[in-house]
Amino acid sequence: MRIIHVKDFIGEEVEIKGWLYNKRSKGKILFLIVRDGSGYIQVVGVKGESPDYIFDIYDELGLESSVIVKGIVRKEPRSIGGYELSLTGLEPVQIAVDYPIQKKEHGTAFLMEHRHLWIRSKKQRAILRIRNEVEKAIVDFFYENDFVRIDTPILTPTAAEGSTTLFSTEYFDMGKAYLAQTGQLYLEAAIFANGLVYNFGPTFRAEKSKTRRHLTEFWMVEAEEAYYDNDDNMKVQENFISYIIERVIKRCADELKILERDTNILQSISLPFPKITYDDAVELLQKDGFSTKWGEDFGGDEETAISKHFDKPVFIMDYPRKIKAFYMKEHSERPELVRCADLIAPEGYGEIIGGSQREDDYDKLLARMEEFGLAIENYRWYLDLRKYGSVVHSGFGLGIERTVAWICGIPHVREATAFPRMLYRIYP
RNA sequence: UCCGGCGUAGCUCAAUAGGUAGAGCGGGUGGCUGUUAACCACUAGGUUGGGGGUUCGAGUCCCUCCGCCGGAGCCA
Repeated sequence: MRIIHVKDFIGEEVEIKGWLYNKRSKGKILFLIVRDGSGYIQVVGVKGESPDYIFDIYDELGLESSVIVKGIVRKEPRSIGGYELSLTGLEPVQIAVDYPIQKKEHGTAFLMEHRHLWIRSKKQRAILRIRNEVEKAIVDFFYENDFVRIDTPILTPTAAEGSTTLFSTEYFDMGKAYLAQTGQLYLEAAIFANGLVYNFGPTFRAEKSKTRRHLTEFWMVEAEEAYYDNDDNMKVQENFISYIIERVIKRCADELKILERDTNILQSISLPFPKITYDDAVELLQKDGFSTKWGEDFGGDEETAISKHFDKPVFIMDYPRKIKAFYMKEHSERPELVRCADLIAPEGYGEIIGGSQREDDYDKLLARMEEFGLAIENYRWYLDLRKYGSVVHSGFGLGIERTVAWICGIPHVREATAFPRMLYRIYP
């Protein structure tokens, strides 16, 4: 019997297999809060009514001991969850002694050091369940919209985007291999077979970033669409985000409540999302008192400032080509720009999607790669795609942890994954 | 890598101006028939992150190393 189903068995004796979440005793009456992953239930023992041996082992039962309890189900408004068990039997499976995480506040350093235990807590469990729902929604959205999932490689021979620092490893006697920072280039190959494709998996950045928005290992979902220009691409993105949000609101109401998330903000997210150009964004920032100059990329503070002008995610389109990746499509009217869009989440959560139309012209792409100083011989296969049936195409990548952090309303991406990998932290 | 902050009991924190290191929680002991991070009483618990220096005297001031936190750059 799982706790979530107890409400259907009022008056009957049930058996719960779980862990001791909390306990209190008041002389001749004792309260055990037991959790089993599906919920929490209070179990009450009364001297004279419950077996005596339970009162003998009560003191031994440390928090988080694994226990199998039996009791009669009662409706009880005073109890957590509204139902309660009158204790008839208790079998300790393994007695936990001195569980490190107490029913009080702890610092993040201590909690991260005990992350393997911390994930048992209510809030952490709620976050990870929302992540589970987000991941399911992602897969469903693409399946329903005829995208084919292509699992792109994690070991790659070269840096895809050139600029960022990558983790490397020895690859037999073939020199170094790198942990993928994106599967995009491989997805571009796959659209010529399937039209619409996506991937979903871990990506790695060896950047020494130390902020609330960065992990060294994070999950990303990337989509790539043949015959879609950047406007078509943005439509997919807003439908995608909206689909995820709706799903979480519908299926994770309890979890959002545990996190004390203000769901009004999430609920008000409707289509279409506002779209501004990079030019507009610079102007907006200058009006806000930033010293941002045209041609510079935006920092975290600037993204936050822009997002505060809107109550929905906002697209910033058409950045200067100099601050964007080599594969982005040159703007047809203004060659100093590229056809791209970043999606900035509301409430200061920063960029959650980076997307663009890709350069589909062989000569322009080659010139761009040379300009970026890329080793062309590593990209022969990628250039081939512009020789054999090249088409207009676009794609985007969404960071899972940032999205989950935003939906949950938590301040740091490290809590949006079970075992975060960060600069200076790889334990546990 | 750079800038800033922090490091005191198992945990969260306090210690006026440089002058005998404390509290709450947790642990232990006892009490309590409806608790909600239960409560009450008693109790144990410390090389103040490491090293060096200034001083009659350093948790407090200085130097250095280590660890952690936040931010920048870069990005999702």
